[in-house]
Amino acid sequence: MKFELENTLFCGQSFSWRKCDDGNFKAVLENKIHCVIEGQSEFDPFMTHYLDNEFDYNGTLQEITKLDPILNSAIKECGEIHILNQDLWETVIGFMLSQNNNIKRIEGLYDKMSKTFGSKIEDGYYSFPRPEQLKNVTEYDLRSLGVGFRAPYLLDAIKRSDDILSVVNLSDEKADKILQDTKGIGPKVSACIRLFGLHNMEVFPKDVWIKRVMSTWFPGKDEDYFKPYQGLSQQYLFLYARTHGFE
DNA sequence: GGCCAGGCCCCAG
DNA sequence: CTGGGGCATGGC
Repeated sequence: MKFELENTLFCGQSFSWRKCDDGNFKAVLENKIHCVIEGQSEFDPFMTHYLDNEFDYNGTLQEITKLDPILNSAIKECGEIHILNQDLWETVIGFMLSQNNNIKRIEGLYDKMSKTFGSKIEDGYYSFPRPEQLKNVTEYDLRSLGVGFRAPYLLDAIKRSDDILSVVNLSDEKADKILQDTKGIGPKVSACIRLFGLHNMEVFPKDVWIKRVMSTWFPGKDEDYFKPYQGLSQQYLFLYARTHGFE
């Protein structure tokens, strides 16, 4: 199966990437501009790990294909997509911004936060701000960017950033609790952070799309049906439902 | 121009 | 513990 770079970067797990007019995909990660393009097969060490290219997706997807016919269709249509190894802090804030929001606007807010509080790499490219860079930010500053009712949530996350970043060393259950102790992080946002920021591949985030997917395509079933491939299954169903629609 | 968006908080029962 | 209103903002 062929790796689908664009589907991987734009399937809703990351808010860092932009498609440029020349067809390249660009993002600022680790204070560096990264540029990749569809069809590319060689990546530098950072991107190789970021794209999770060391994992055997081919074998895993063959297993999932056998699990269920709808997943089989989703995998056929979407191709080989990977779960990224993203920075935890960027994932935390990204998915806090995501609640009751749409992806276009999440990306816009993500860019505004980078431009306003991050470090300039070169013209038009800014790193996403680290917790230290957000230390003195006020609720007014955040509301001015357009984050709306999420402003106090972000402030709480900034205040608790040390605890939040410490969850990399904790068990899944403890990580989930500490994340949800933050204002504005509930079950779904925590699940997204754990899947996309901690690479907990057995988490199954349930947003409005996945709830629709479950009630229409998998009535009576729950996430255990997809064991032990909950994370990947969820991402295929999310992308498939959004692009293909419900029939 | 109203509906909706990768939900969560808060408060009633 | 479960259900539903309210929430800022702007894309469509």
